Amino acid sequence: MDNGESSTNNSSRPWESYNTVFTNAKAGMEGVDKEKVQRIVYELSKGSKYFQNEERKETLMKQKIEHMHDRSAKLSSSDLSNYQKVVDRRILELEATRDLSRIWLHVDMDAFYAAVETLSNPSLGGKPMAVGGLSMISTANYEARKFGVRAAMPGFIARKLCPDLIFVPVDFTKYTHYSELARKVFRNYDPQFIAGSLDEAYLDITEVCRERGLSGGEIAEELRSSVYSETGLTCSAGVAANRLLAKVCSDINKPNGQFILQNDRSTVMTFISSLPIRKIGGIGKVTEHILKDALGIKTCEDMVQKGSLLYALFSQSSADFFLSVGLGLGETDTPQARSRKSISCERTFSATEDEKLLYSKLAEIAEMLSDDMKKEGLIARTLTLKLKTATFEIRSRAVSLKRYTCSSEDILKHATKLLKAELPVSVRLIGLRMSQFSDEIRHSDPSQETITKFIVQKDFSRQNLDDNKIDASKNCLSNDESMSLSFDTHETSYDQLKDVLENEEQSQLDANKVPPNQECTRKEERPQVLEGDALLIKHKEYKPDTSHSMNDNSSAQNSEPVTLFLPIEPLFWIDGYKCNLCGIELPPSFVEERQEHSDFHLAQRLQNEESGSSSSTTPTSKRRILGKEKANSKPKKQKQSEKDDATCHLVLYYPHTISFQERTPEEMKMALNLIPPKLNLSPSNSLGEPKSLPSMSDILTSSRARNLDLKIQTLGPFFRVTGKNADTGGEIGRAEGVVRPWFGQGLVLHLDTIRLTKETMKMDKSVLGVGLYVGAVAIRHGYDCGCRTAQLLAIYDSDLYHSKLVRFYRRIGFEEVKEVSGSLIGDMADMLVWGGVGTRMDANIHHLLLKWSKVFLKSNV
DNA sequence: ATTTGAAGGACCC
DNA sequence: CACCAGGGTCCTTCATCG
Repeated sequence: MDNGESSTNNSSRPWESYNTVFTNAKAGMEGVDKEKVQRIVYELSKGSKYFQNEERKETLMKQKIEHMHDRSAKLSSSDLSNYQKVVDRRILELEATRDLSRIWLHVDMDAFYAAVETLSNPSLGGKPMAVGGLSMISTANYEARKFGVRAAMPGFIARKLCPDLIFVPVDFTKYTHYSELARKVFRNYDPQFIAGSLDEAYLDITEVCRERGLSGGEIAEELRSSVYSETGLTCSAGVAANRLLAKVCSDINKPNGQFILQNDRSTVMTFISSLPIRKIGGIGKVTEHILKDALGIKTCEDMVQKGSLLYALFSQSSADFFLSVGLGLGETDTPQARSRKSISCERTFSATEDEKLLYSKLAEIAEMLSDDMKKEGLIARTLTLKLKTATFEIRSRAVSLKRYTCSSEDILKHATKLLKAELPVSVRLIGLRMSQFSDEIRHSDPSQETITKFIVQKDFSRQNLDDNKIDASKNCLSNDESMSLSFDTHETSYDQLKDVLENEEQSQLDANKVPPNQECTRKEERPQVLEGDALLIKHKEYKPDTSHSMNDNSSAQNSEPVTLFLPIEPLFWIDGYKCNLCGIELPPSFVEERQEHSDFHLAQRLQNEESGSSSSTTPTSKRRILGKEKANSKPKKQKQSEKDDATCHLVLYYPHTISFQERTPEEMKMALNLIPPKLNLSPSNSLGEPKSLPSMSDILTSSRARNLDLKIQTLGPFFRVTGKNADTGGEIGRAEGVVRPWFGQGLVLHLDTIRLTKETMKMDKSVLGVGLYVGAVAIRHGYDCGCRTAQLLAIYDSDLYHSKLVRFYRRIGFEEVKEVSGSLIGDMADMLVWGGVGTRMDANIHHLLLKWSKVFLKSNV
């Protein structure tokens, strides 16, 4: 709040309090009549919508500063001393990472765009000139800067400041060309240099310096003159131990100069001590003000002095950043080349409320964006609409699509929906952005057939496969193709099935949709689709789970499910009530108890089998160490649950129970033909492991060989798998569950019950055999629904039984996720859903199927 | 408890 | 006369749940 003198005479000289970016002294601004500039900028700005918005932002910032100030004032001295301990520890840790062995050079072309324009039109030389339009200037040459003209200044203001200013439109192809020339030079010094933008780069010149026995300064000189001779353009350079410092240094003797900061801790600290924080990349106007006005931090050195405040008031990562700045630390390694994360297109126009006009603008932008994506060969699944209202308020609205796309139709369709929801509104800018690119396309490795490519080729019968760039018009996945529901062709890909599903949904939407250029008459809102069927439709894009690729080897190796499920001495009840294995007596009416008992033997068997092989995966060891050091004292308590039938609760959530729809194995098979036969979803297909997963028909065929009659029924998201004795028709096992979205994981297969009836005992196959088949059908069903994960609850009944059960499921391929103990509030939901306490366990469906593939594929024979 | 998506901002050139 | 871009990245916060 120490605004000092300027705030006192606000009324007489109001422009002084109007802080624009142009006020900041940057290179080339020496000798500028700053007050005059500021006054002109103010005069031209005041009262405008833009200005009002700036004022609004200003007050917001003031509030933020005040809030921060208050918070800092409230800190007790014991708080501060605690945070000081954190700071001290952090300083030691950060200091330990200090690496003074590298020499980084930051090059920055001088007034790049302007310089290039002058190069291609020498008559511009010596005259004030700006690249950009009347609305916005990208770069001004140094002659123009003398007038106070600078980048990011609107053209009309610049013209006021410098009436003779020459405007040159931007021409990126030209700049790209010269940029490339300069980069060729950079490559000679560091083949892996990091391109910051067209006009700047970071070079690790450690090796060159060493090899040629030259200092950083000498290399910088040479590089700059080399750039000049290759391009005719001047540049400035900064040399320092890390990139952050190098960047600061390159600005010091701009233009056409350089500054070298010795790789020596005390030199660095001296340099940093007086450095205004604003010079640091990443600290902009807002942060500067907050730090300065609320905390009194002006120089980088202050960051260390007031470290405890920083850690008390900012997030860990921010505080870490600030502190490391204060210590003069920065990145010293060369990171992996980063690929772009989004692509966007936006246009400003005179604000309008005209919906028809807005829709047509939107269509243009969608088209442009689509074209750009096609040029780049990108497909993405998150679409963000950006609006700037007439009052300069920025809004963004995003949707994640079910499929990757780059087609303008898809983009426009969804963008229109987003825009429609905002109307009526007066808008001056519309932008569209696509993000969440498909990995398959992005790190496209021509030698590897990726799923996306597969689909792309399949859908549109491509010819030039070796073309790395995806040709737009044909290759892009479109949701709009009118697909018929023909299941007759084997060519139909799984994704096309989803197309069909989506189109069903889409056509519903379309019924509600009002064509952009028509009067909006139909106002009825789309009903929230929460019914089960919608859940099935709304599954995510289907792609290999790369995040688990690590597990693949292990799961492939220790997959001997065959032995696991081979019948060993089956359990049965002597005389109907006595266990043949241990002699315990349980009357036939004790169904549950008998079930548990047989499970017990099962688990025991497994334990014996397992005794040799140690389980290689310890789920908890994968935990990432997070900053939070909350001791999760989770009482692993029992508390017998009131064994509710979980299904009842679920029915409460989905009350539209009518009747189960029967799906015969034949129908299942038919659906399965939709899956491309060769499509291998395994992330590690390099290994010579089974190439295909057991299909539903594999499982069914295999089960029939075992005299098992399997059936799956579905009702919306619910499913029930029943296994019957093919001869007697008696039910011997069933699995029930639901396919539903789970937070952050798309759809999951929720396995509710797996129950084997006493009929099982009379079969000559082991309990496990039946259980496996019933389970496999359920898992496969989940797979077909697009689930990636299966979840179940290993019910807690008794210590012994529970641990065996957990071990059993783990052996199959499930991993413990959490304990549902009933002692935490959060467990209520789980208990309701699962109907008890126990251990929640998850499994990757793909891995399960992969693991089981041998069993079913073999027994097919 | 963990992860994700959405919205909004700050910042850079 | 009025007129303040467009392409990105990264961060934080919040919601959420059957």
